[in-house]
Amino acid sequence: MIREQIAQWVRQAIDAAATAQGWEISELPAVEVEVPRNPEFGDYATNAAMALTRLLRRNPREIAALLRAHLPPQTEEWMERVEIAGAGFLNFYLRPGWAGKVVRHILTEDQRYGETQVGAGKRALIEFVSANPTGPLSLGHGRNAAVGDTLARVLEANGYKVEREFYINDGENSTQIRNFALSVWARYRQLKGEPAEMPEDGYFGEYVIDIARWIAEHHGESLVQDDAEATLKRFEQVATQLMLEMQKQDLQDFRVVFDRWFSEQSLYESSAVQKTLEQLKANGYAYEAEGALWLRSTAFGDEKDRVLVRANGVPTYLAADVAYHRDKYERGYDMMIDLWGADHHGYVARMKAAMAALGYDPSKLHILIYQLVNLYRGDEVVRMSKRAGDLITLREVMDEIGVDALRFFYMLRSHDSTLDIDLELAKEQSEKNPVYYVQYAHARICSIERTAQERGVALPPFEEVPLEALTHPAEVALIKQLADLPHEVMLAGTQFAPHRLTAYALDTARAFHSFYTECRVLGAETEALQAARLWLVKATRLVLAKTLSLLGVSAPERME
RNA sequence: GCCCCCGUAGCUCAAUGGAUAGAGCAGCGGCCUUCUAAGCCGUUGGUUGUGGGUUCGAGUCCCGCCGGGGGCGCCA
Repeated sequence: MIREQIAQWVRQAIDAAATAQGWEISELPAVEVEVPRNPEFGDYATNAAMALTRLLRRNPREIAALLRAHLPPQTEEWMERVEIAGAGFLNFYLRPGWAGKVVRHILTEDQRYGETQVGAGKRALIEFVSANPTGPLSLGHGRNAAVGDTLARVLEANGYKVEREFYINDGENSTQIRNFALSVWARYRQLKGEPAEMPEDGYFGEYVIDIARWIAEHHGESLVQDDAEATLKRFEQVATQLMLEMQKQDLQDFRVVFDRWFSEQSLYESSAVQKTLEQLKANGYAYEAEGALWLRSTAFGDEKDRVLVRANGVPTYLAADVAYHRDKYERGYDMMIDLWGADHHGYVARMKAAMAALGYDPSKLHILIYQLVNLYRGDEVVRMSKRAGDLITLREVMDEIGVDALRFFYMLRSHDSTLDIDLELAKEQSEKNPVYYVQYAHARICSIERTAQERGVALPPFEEVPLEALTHPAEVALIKQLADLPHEVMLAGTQFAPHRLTAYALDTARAFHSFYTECRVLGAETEALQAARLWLVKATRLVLAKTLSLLGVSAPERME
């Protein structure tokens, strides 16, 4: 919050100085306020003067001096002094007592503390997971779910109205769905002792046999028709429905709830696919060649043109997906996000090209690519089963290490880095395990508050408590950390970097543990200090609980 | 061959183009009569893969190499 305040003052100073000096600033440079590595350089610093050098062609230190002279008067309420240093930094030195103001602000905001307004009044759509209904969700889908849901929560905290959507790949002419249905049917017949061959590109996972068995138990022979195609259709419907229900359950248990389940098949039934293809033709970006219908995606930078309708007349996945995204654009969101696995990255250019071909602004569509997840047990890689197709499922890992640990581990790295998860570490109850480290800080706070209550410690309202008494270095360091939450939430949202929150949570927990060791809360030197620290502890709890809730991780009141 | 991600301490990773590149783990040495030791404090550890370039300033941006991973279908 202080950061944003300073940034605002600096922007005002730039305006004021520009008016006084007759500067013409076409585009205001982004004002960056940072905490200098070296405390000698103040509590906060900005490079605004340096950023203006290129524009104004003047010595940055001169600019810095002018900016300092034009800082609004309120600055003095917070700042002891503002210095010009180095190449043209403005260094801000806070007045003693600022820390108390921060704590008071947090307590006033209460559970809303950390939220921002950067997305206020805007609607965002995030489409994620969108797995094929041909099997259980994998460990990779779990990463998608964790990143997508956390990003959704973060965007909500930034004021966006967010909708979470799952695109069901249930197109009935999908090759993969057909192979899946053929596989289930083959397994079913094998269970009956009939000779049946699995298809070449079939699904050989163990779970397919489970599905066949389930069908035998629940439907008996009732799905088998005289006509083979009709039988296949019945198996397809039952099996994909079963997988979809399983995926929904897994996601729900993983604390991911979607607002909408969008069916690919519905795009055919509403003739949205047809209309989309016609519009592409009308716009001159779809043409026939070699018996197929092609998207002229090269017109928008793609490497080659892409097939929309195969020579056999069946539309490709792309055709439906373009129709789907057209539907999204027509719904009028301010921002749309897709979260795709690394194996789909080649698809980005053609989707953006398709949107441009339809006349939409491709920059509203943000396609995030996440990288692979490797699973370890200690030093050993957990391999997939020898039987092709048996992936490690989200369910298995979630059941083994728990939702809290798994969600936290998923968010430990940027989505565009490959991620290693060590099951042993995730289950370990020690300082090595980052989840427990953070949760323990929260539990410790709750323990202090419980003890205070048991002992009947009187705690006046925070308005009446001298929070300015919080001046111990450990207290100040903690408060500075707490002050950063809104900034972190903003960055996590605007940079699509929700993993920043785990780092922030760890830093906050560290600052608290350090404070805990150095400063006694109950039984502090004076009653006033004890009260101030109790309020600081509460502010810390609010911040940790908020951060964890954005991550979808629980904040336990005790860990014993 | 083309595209994407990655390359920073022994290991796993941070660092919106800013000041002396930081954490955790591992290693070493300390701290529990007290509100939870699932904690804290100290300490060792670096030619940011490599060669150029851009500029007041590059781990960060651009180009070329090297290495690791992934992807390049009228599959999804």
